[in-house]
Amino acid sequence: MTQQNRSLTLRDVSEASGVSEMTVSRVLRNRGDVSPATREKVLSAAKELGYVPNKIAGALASQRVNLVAVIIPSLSNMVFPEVLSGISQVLEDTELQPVVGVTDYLPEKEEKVLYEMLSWRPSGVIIAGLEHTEASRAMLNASGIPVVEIMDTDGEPVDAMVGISHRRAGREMAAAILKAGYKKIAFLGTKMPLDHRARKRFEGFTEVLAKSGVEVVDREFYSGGSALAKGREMTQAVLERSPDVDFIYYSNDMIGAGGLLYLLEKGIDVPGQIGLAGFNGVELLQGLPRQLATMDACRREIGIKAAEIIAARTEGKDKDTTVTLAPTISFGDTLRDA
Amino acid sequence: MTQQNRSLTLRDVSEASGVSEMTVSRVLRNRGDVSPATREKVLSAAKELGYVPNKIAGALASQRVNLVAVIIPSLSNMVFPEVLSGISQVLEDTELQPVVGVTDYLPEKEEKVLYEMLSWRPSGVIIAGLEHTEASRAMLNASGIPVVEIMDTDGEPVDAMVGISHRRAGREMAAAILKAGYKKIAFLGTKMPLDHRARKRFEGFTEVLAKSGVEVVDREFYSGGSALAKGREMTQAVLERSPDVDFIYYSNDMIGAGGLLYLLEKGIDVPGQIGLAGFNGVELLQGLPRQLATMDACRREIGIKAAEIIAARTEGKDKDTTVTLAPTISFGDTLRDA
DNA sequence: CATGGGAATGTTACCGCGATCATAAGCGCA
DNA sequence: TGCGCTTATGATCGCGGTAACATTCCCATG
Repeated sequence: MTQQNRSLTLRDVSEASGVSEMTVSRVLRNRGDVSPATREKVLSAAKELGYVPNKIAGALASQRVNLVAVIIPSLSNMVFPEVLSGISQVLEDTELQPVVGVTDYLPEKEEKVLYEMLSWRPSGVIIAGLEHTEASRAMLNASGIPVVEIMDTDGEPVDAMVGISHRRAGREMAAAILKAGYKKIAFLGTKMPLDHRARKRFEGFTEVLAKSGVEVVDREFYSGGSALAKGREMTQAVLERSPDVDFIYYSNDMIGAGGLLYLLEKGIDVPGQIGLAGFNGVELLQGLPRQLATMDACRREIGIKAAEIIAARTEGKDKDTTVTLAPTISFGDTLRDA
Repeated sequence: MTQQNRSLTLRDVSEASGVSEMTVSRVLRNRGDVSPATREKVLSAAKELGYVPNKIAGALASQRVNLVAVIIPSLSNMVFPEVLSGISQVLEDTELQPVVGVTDYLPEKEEKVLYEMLSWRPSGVIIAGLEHTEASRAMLNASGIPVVEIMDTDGEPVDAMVGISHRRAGREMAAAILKAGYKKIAFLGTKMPLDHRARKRFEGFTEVLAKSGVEVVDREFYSGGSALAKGREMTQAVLERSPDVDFIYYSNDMIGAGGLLYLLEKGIDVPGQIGLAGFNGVELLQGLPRQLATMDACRREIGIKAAEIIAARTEGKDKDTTVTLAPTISFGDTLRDA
């Protein structure tokens, strides 16, 4: 309770309760046989002193660290917090604890963050994406701990992977759009050469269009700023440049929502004159005047599966090494369901 | 590079480079005098092996942990990620590293998370809010490390605090609304008895209204679900129940945005017939058809100041112990600027 | 009544690193 | 040539715990 400089150790509790440090350690960890009487003594002494065990020392001695490194590009769009929430939910039933590192979509920063996290010798790593620097890959390999790469399954994992195929997501959306009869299709996205998943969606998208002899008639990319506002601006720009566009595919729901709001204001018939689709299935969409067509990225599910793999592996059990989730398209009100 | 079971130690690098462990340690930490030749040898050996230092051991030996515990209620609204980003920005120029724990607005979980984090013996704690369980307070006190309580300054901090006065924020908004001539005011918020900051804003708000003999004519609370959709629903409900309402104060921007969209759809004159205001100043607002009146909560700034205090204290310098930021009201298009 | 065996507790030896002090090597200068 | 001083490197110890083994004590059993 009182302010102390030298932080408390097992020895303090041991002295206060009249038993050996080892016994205190056993009580505090609920391990081994301790008589109820001693347990009681120790617990009350520990509480009295306000003792908080030192995990640093514990981890070093036991060679076990109950941490799981979670490395993601960003916290500021809704997608990763949701993945995190899935992870936390699963890990809460275990001894494990997630620790988050953010890379800002920069490979070098990812490398740095990974290095930093591995130096704490975590029990596992969950990391977004399949694209990493060579050094990062080497570290992951050398770490000797379970590694789950998440979000994306278009590529070769270091160890395990859980996600959806973004290429396929792009293809399916393209197919749905074509099937609905749209022909003049524009694409609006982020100016992020390093967002491999957005890139793969775009690739899958154009691939299917190409097969039908359709080409994206216009495209525009943004970076920074309010995604909602950017969606609005970019949509306006595209319409001015290419007035005959009849469909806009947005690389995420937020800019899609911006575009939708803009078109509705302009009194444009959606999805009659122009159809729209986004990507992610964010909750926010539910509050819009009209439901934006989108594709659920299974974010929570990905977090859950990834955490389950880590948890199982940590307990020695083997668990499937690749989980491919199937995103489902939701037509909403902005894409004619042919 | 190759998969190893026993993880590498200083000794491995020491053997590979033919110098003592101590010298390797010095090289890897850039500490003390080491000849360029040795340094080179050691670095290449370390790289070759793919050695990653063990911070657990390092921390134990040096009694220094470069971690700052950041304890926040939630990641899923835009407010805390923004605070985090301020913190990261500042800490990036130091040796310190933030580690985040999430409490879900539950005091017991906060206590658990705090205990867990303190057991890693971090160099400082940044924790949201001034309300904590007695045990949490005791732990913070006993920890002997700098503690900054953030977001709120209406109360007594354990150590330092950085934030805004939510009570005052509520008062100022009330004053602005009254000044603009609105009389029939409704309040829409979250059903969160544990969100003390929302509560304080509401208290300040009603306090000022009361002084002018005005009472909140209707109120409604939600929990869970899409905030945007809830704002929409609640607004509709209130209007049906109290058709003569001329102003709605929302406890956050997201539900405010939902309300705004709803009213615009209904063709209601905003801010003529009904005025609106939210709270937080989230970026999202910029993409709305009309600018919602709001109040900036200085989130990024709070993160920055808090991190600066921790950084200064860690270096032994003393830094101000209380920083009260002044939120500024932004009238937008939904509150007549009297 | 001696004995084996389990329950409760203690002792010892690290875990991997860094602080500290000791030592060795190089060098200028009288 | 030898002295003292700096620079480079090594040896030792301990951080605060835990694993593994050792010890004590007690009781049921033949």
